[in-house]
Amino acid sequence: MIKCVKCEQVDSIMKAGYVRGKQRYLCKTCNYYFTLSEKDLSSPSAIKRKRHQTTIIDIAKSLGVSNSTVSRALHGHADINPETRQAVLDKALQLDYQPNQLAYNLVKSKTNTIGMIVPEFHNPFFPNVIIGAHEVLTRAGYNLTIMQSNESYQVEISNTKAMLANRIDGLLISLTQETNNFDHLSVFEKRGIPLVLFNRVCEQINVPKVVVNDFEASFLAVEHLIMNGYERIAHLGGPLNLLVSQERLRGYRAAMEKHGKTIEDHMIIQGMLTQQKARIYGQYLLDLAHRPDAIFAVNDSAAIEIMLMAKEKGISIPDELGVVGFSDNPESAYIGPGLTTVRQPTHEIGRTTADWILQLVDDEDVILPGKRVLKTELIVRGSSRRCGI
Amino acid sequence: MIKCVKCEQVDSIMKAGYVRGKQRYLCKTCNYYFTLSEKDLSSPSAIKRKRHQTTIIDIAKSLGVSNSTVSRALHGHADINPETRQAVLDKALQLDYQPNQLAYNLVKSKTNTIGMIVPEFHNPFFPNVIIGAHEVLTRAGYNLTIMQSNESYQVEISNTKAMLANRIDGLLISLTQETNNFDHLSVFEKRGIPLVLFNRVCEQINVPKVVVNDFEASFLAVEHLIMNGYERIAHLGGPLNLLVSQERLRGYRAAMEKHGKTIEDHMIIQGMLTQQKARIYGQYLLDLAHRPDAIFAVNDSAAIEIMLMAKEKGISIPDELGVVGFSDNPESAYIGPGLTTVRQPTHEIGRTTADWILQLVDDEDVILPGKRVLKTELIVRGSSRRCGI
DNA sequence: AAAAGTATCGGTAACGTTTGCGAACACGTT
DNA sequence: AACGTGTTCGCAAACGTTACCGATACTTTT
Repeated sequence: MIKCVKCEQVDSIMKAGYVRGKQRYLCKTCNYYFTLSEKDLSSPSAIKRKRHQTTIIDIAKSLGVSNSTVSRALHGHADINPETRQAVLDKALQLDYQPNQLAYNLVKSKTNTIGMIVPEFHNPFFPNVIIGAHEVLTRAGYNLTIMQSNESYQVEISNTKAMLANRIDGLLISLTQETNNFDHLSVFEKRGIPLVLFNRVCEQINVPKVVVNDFEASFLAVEHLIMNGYERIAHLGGPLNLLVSQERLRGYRAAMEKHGKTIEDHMIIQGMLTQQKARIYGQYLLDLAHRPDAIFAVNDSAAIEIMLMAKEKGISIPDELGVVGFSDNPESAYIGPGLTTVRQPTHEIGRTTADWILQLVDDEDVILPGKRVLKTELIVRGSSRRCGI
Repeated sequence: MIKCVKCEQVDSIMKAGYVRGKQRYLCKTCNYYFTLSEKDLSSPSAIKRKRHQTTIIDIAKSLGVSNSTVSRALHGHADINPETRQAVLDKALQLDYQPNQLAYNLVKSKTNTIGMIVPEFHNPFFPNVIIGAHEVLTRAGYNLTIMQSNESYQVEISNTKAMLANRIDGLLISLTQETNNFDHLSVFEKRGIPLVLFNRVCEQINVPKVVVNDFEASFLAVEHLIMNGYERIAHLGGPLNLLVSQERLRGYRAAMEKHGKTIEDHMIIQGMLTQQKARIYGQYLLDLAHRPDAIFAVNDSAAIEIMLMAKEKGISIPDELGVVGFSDNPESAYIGPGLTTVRQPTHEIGRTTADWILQLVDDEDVILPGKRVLKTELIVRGSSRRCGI
């Protein structure tokens, strides 16, 4: 390689034109221009041999036809003599031709790729949604590129930028809990790139959305607790800027009000339910002078955390404390007693979302945005079934 | 009527056959054949308006500089007047310029994307590996494209083809249980595209591999059972064409032999452990005339299935039956009694694999292939701890 | 005064495909 | 012959970027 004559650096050297017929270099680190004398060069061995991929042009040349003919033959277009087509196909096989999707993408302005941005990977929820979406997209011949925003608005923005730069054909996105501004999504509208929101949706932007019946699910869950004789039901909810959290809170309130239960504000806690937070909130609730006799948590990990704490404190479940979670994580079925929870149709969410984006991508006609509401299912287990009632 | 596109004559036009279903005309004066394009006929209104994305050229034009200058300015290259650079940056913002990664990819033959192919999504294992890999790759400025082979050799092949066509910079892959031929992987070597195998690796191909100490883990797991007084230990293993399965079987055998336990062949079952299969095998084992007093299963789902069946049959765990699983799924901690299992460092597997591919991608120098063996941890819970011993 | 260095910019060939339009024939029919 | 019709193929222009190879006009050093 070429070393800077001053700082001996190798990496930061760039060519900087010619001066009187001699190559001139610039070292970016010490900002020094220099040219090399004859003796400095002259090491012809270490030329980086770039691997050549066989292209359409190679096939064309070796067959003595034009590359347009090759292209059409490979794609089964009309206007090609069957013999020629066969010859091209044979030669392609022989030369181990692999089409360059990049060039294709560039000329067609299409990538056959759908992007997906999810806020986190720790709960099984999003991986399961991915399974469903992946299934549909793969069957339709689309690739799926997944990015993770890590619950950060900034990361979400940079993710959407990357998706845009990569010219994905459509985007599936579930927002972070921080996302309150939606300009980075409007860009997709402006560009005519289809967009489907799922799970973590918002009202401020007019695109297709796929959600579950959060309000109804919460309502039924809380009503179920009430039917089992619980009176003082606490709610451990998600961040209130998420629509899902609002809906679930609404459901909680509605059920409580319908059955004439008093809602005590200090028994409603909203926030990001990390494991640590769940423990803190649980501690608070269970140590309350007049503690709740049931807790409706907005995800299963939090609910399970509560159950574990209750056990530590010697509070019996479900007799002294009823617990209901949300999502039906695998562990919820196996903990003792089993955790009553709201099962979400994760695979179906993925499939529905993917189906929708495919319609938008394929059809040029604008399909009216709307909202698909999928049904959840209340899975009743031991944690909320009072034997004495 | 119809004008010749060359000489603008009207009278001397005559029809001259059809080309691809379109009327062909001949101008007799200038002896020129031509057809009419869509835009010549038909109203100019109904033209499908293709959205124009602002490009580097737009910026260059509106600033009166060359596009190479714009390119350099945008990339913070040297050799640009600060004022010019600022002007370019401003204009880019004003015109809402978004770089076209596709064109970049084409000219650089690089996509800044790492591909990952996993056999399944149903166990939390691979999603967790993805989390780790995703973290490392994102930090390094790479995208991650995920495909799923669905345990099918054919799908795996088509996946690798798609990855190749999309010119990913590197591939992370965990093989399907069907994969016995590795030609589709050799292609990557030939192309000089880095490849790292993880978890489901093979010996037939000489590339970096990331695995866990399967042999040792199995050995310790079985030894743990023996130490707890179990004598007749059955093994529920994976498909034997997977190296992991072989290794785990080896570990099982070694531990049994070391402690002088007789290995009964009919107590070793190898195969794909779907839930259904696990039930069938479990049924068989538990109904055996002289049934095993412990079972070492190669994944947690199967182990848990066994535990459930034992409960149904009234076989007490761990007194009458010890159970050990593999992977430490979330539910394993919560089932009663807790399932003793081998925890795999899933995130670390992902991180290690990603780190390795990044090295291979960035450095031109060939790094010798090798094998990284990560440590597992035996998590002892109630399912294998005999109180009476 | 010649030579060398500095600072900024432009022209243009790639990268590998697709595709619209027309050329070049080869027929059959008046 | 002249004309109508069909078949098969080639040319060349995109697609948007990058980077090599310069040019030009100063300033500084030898």
